[in-house]
Amino acid sequence: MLRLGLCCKFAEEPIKFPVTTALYAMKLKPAQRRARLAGLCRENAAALAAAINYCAANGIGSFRVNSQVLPLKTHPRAGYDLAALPGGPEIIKDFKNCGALARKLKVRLTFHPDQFILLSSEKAGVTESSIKELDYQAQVAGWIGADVINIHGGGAYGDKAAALARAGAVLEKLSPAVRARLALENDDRIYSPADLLPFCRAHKVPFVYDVHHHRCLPDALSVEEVTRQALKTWDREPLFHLSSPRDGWGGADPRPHHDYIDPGDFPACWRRLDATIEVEAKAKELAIARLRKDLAAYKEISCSEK
DNA sequence: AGCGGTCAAGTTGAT
DNA sequence: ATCAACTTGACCGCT
Repeated sequence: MLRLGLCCKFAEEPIKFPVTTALYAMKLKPAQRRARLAGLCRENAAALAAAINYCAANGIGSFRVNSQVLPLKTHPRAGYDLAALPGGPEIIKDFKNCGALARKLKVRLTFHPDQFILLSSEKAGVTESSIKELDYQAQVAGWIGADVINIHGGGAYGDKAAALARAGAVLEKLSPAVRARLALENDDRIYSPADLLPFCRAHKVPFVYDVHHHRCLPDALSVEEVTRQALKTWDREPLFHLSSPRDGWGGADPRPHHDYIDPGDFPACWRRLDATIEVEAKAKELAIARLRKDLAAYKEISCSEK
């Protein structure tokens, strides 16, 4: 079965994951600040439960949890330990209940730490804060049962092989909670599937295939070939990404995402996969609903042709 | 309620 | 030098 996944937020459905800024948080007195952060965490747990319910009720098979689900969790100055915030243990229970709900409703949960999270950095400080962030996301992933934490290869720093070697060394030092969930995705500027697949095979890291990025940054491999190789890197349900270019393939820059998915961008060889396809489209749940309809129509066409 | 300025973090390539 | 792109514009303080 193909599973379509929603990323982080909703276009129309009134489910919000509130955050705050570090400057504002630091302006508050400590007690106020702790209360504020705890309130935000609690609201995020409630929003996550609502998101899981919405997905299950609307045929959406997975949901990507945003990196700020515990706002400012690893910020150098505003960061905190959730268990030590007022009502913290209760909030942790709320997240564990999200995990039970997701299991019951069979909604897969994933994480995608943002661009600052780098295993290949030349700077020890960047690596250190990246690991801190990964540890935090893995902790929440444990509570809610998320099985993937997906990141990019990072920069090239003038030498991709050396950069990947640094990433490989850092991999060895990651906590089991992070290591068991970590996956690597091809990006649209630096690391193509051909760059990452050998690394993923060598280090037993699942490869998240983003076909849009691959089309923006092609290599010698075809979509079919990368699909085949990517599937083999997974010991659980594979995870792929799909989007369409905002201004079309003839536009100045194919990288920005469209509101919706052009069904022509959906690889034919993905049709019958047992996999999760995260839909990176700005119209969010509306884009998934339309894509599901379009794919069903395509299927009818291909069946009637036979 | 609406609006403008602002917001933790890295790296790259286009302009 | 600045900016946009990257999974996501949202938040805060002022009017």
